[in-house]
Amino acid sequence: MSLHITLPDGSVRTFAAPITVAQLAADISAGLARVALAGKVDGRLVDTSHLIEADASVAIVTGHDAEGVDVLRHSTAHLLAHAVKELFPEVQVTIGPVIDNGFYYDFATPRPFGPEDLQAIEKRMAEINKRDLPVQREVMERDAAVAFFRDMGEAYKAEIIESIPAGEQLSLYRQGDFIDLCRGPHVPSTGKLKVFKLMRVAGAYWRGDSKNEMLQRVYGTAWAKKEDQEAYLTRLEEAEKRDHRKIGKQLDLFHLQDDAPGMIFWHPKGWALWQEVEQYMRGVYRDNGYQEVRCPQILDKSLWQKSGHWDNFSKNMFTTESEARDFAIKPMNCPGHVQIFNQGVRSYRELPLRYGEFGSCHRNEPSGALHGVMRVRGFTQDDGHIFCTEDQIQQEVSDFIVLLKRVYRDFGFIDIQYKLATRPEQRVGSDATWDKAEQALDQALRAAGVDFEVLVGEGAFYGPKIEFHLRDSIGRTWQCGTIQADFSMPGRLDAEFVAEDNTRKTPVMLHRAILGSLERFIGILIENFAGAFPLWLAPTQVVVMNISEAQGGYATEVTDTLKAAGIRAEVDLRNEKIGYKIREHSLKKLPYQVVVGDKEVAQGLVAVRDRAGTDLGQMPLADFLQRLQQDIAARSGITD
RNA sequence: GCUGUUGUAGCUCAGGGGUAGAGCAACUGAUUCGUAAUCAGUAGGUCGGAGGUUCAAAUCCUCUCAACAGCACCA
Repeated sequence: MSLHITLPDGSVRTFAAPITVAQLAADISAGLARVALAGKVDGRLVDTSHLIEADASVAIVTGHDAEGVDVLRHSTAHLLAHAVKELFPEVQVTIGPVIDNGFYYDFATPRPFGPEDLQAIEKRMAEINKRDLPVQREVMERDAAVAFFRDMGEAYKAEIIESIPAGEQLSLYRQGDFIDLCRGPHVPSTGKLKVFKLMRVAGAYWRGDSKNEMLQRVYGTAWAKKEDQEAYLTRLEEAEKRDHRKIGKQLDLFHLQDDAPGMIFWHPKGWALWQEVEQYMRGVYRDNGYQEVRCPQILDKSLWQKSGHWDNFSKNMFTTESEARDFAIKPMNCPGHVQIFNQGVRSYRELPLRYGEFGSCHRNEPSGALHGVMRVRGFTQDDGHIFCTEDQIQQEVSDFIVLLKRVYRDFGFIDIQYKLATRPEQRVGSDATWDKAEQALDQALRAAGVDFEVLVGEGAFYGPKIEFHLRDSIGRTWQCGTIQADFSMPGRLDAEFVAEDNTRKTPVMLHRAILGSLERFIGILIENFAGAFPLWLAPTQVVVMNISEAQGGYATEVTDTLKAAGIRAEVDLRNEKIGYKIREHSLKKLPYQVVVGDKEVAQGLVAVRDRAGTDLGQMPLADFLQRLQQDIAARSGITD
């Protein structure tokens, strides 16, 4: 017989007998054989020990390939489990998958791992790496595998295998004394696993269910090259520097304290930023056919029972009582908007009717969920509700998508991902209604000409939703905007309008938000810009500094002129050297710094320095002001 | 909520049974200065909170609150 193997470059090699991937690699070059981690046979990822018995296209997978790095990570997870079993034989293994940038492995341990354990485990992993143990694949029947792992005292592993259909062949991987059930493929030997680092330990529920016992999850990262790992760790450090909690403190934007967990104290500078965002969004409401409204913070419990929220979320609602009446602090704005809609008799001629609110909401989020300003208990939504007919849905959704893109662009975000979340198992409303609602959203997305992903079963209990995710300057994505079609709540809350044929009909309600929570969106802005906000958002836009006391009057005059023109300007007359003041305001990331000394006073000019440290030279104040105003009008400066 | 870690001056952190520390910030004085830190001095803390052990607790123990990481949750 003869075997023909096609390589990725199109060349064909012929062999007299079946060969393994490793042998093929060696046949190509000794260097390739050394770095081979796995093979890809007709598109299927296999071990280097895999025997190629028929003609095929084969690629040798190395650390240069993304798939090769995944194999490394997967094998490093096994290396971790191997080290843990050597150090702590009483620990049971469970699963160890690859994740972005690394892997984790969940263990059932009699006592939790601490940081010292992590160090010891990492050290043992390095030792096993040095032993360069061959990693061997074995095959076993399902039932035999269950018995095998039960005998070893690995109850979790046995349970996983039991959930696999009977009669199937399972693969196991053995390295030294360690053996684990795994689909593979894996690297040929532990010697290949050189670049890794254990990152942290944390609890994680068995099978992801909070009713189950908690396991110990060890997270790690692994790479083909040391430089790649170092670059990754540097990236993490860079992201940490942008942490909005840190920058919020540095720039004196807000704080949180024990007395009000999950609720924010906005300081003057943070509130200036907030107001800029809110006023901008108020203009968006105004210019796009929304009427701004304001509803009560506290509403009778019975209203929440009627809307269905009490059944679904009562444990997450803050409540209060007065004179034997039970109230709930509003967790969302929609029932309030329906009450406004319900005042008087509505005609079809009024639809679509759009209400917008900067709705202050409170939700009693679980303590473990709180995170800076990103996940809080008291927050404000740019929340709008559109009351319309079924026929109007698609147009409204299409218009909304256009509007949302424009808003995001003004804030400097141009990369947006779209997702359509469809009916969940737990839902209200008939299938016919859901068909209609999902179809309307689907068509609106197609009409907008955007690519979108479908998230099956992720919709809200009352309707499907489109989620809008934006990508920030360091590549992270955040879900902010949403639009949801609701055929159910208007009926529950007795909303109706008089149709053309003079019958009473129930309107459809579209729930929509562009920023989502203002708190969270501002947190995203802080991290996106690392605190160096575009001029229009900067809490302080300009600081004017005198060089010595003699120019104090002139500096104040310049500042007052800027303030009168609507610029957020401050004057710094402190008796400090100019270098000291410049350093301080640079650390505060102010967009512009103005220096005035005797020369500027004499000629009636200002000397301007921008955030990048560039000296823009002297100019008349009017020119500087014009520059500021242009810059502000351009917002984030993105045009298309 | 669950598991683990942490909580000391406004901020960043040291101290781990025996008189509470540093740097920066603040305040006072001197300096009046040209583009990222002038000098000197002063003040600042029931060591998250409550109990306990001890002659003695920031330090050891128990409970509790909060933060951090992950999990679960997210209308």
